[in-house]
Amino acid sequence: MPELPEVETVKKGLEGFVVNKTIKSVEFSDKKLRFPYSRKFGKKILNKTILNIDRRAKYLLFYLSENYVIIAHLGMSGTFKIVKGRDIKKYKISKHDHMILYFDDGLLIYNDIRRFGYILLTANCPDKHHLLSSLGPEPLGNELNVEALAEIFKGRKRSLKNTLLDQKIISGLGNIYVCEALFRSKILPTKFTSELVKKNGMAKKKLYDLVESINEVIREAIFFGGSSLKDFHHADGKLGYFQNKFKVYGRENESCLQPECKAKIKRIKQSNRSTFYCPKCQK
DNA sequence: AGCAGGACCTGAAAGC
DNA sequence: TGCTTTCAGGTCCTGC
Repeated sequence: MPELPEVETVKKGLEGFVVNKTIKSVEFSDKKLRFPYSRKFGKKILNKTILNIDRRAKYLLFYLSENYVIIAHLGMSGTFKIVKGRDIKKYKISKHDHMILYFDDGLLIYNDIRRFGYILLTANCPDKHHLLSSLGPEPLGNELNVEALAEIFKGRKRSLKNTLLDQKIISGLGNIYVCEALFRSKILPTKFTSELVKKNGMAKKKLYDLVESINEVIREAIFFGGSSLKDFHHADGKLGYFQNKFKVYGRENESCLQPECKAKIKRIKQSNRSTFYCPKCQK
């Protein structure tokens, strides 16, 4: 499910509740997530205090006392739930709850229907963890450098859509925001990646437009609290609103929203995943 | 080396 | 109505 804006929204929803709380007990379901929990996970985090929550690309990082760090990835269907007050006692563990952290005055629950997500424990610098160390720069804060991208794009034959989904090149984007960014920058998703670079290795204008569109769409999506489709909701159960702003994603056969353009949005498959685009606006 | 496709899961919706 | 197929926000792994 969650791309950068959704994970950022989850982070914001959690930090007000869990920061400075001490983990008094931990409970796991018997089902495995994508990766098994690291050894003695439950024992090691007991009585540790959550000092801070951060996000790197689509990963959530919980910094604990004594230098432990929990790395969480939500996969396609992972969600965190907060339970507090009088709801604690009447909380019934539901089918896809996989980990429950107990605090003195609340619960933090990781629920994941498809179990593509995972929760790992590491120590000290999570950036050095192999899952995070190979991530490319992310939109917004971490400068997305056009010149550096041009260098990477040079000579790449695969489609631009697939390149943008590659977390090693740019991290944090997923299927929705790649489609939306390509629409905003008027670029065809099927273009060869190298077509955004001139022969001398310099970036073409389209590459500048693309980077601007990526930053813009991610910034707006964060502002609207991410996109709520199917199972995504905030930690407090509220919904994001950005799905109402989609220009192409999920709009197959509907009219292009660009004024004056009457073309129908097309859906194609690239590497087995749906790509939505306007055949008239995007070139 | 770079890339596409399969695999990993569950459940909702569409198709027949 | 009920069975089958397709689809979903991700990414690791395999093999070409």
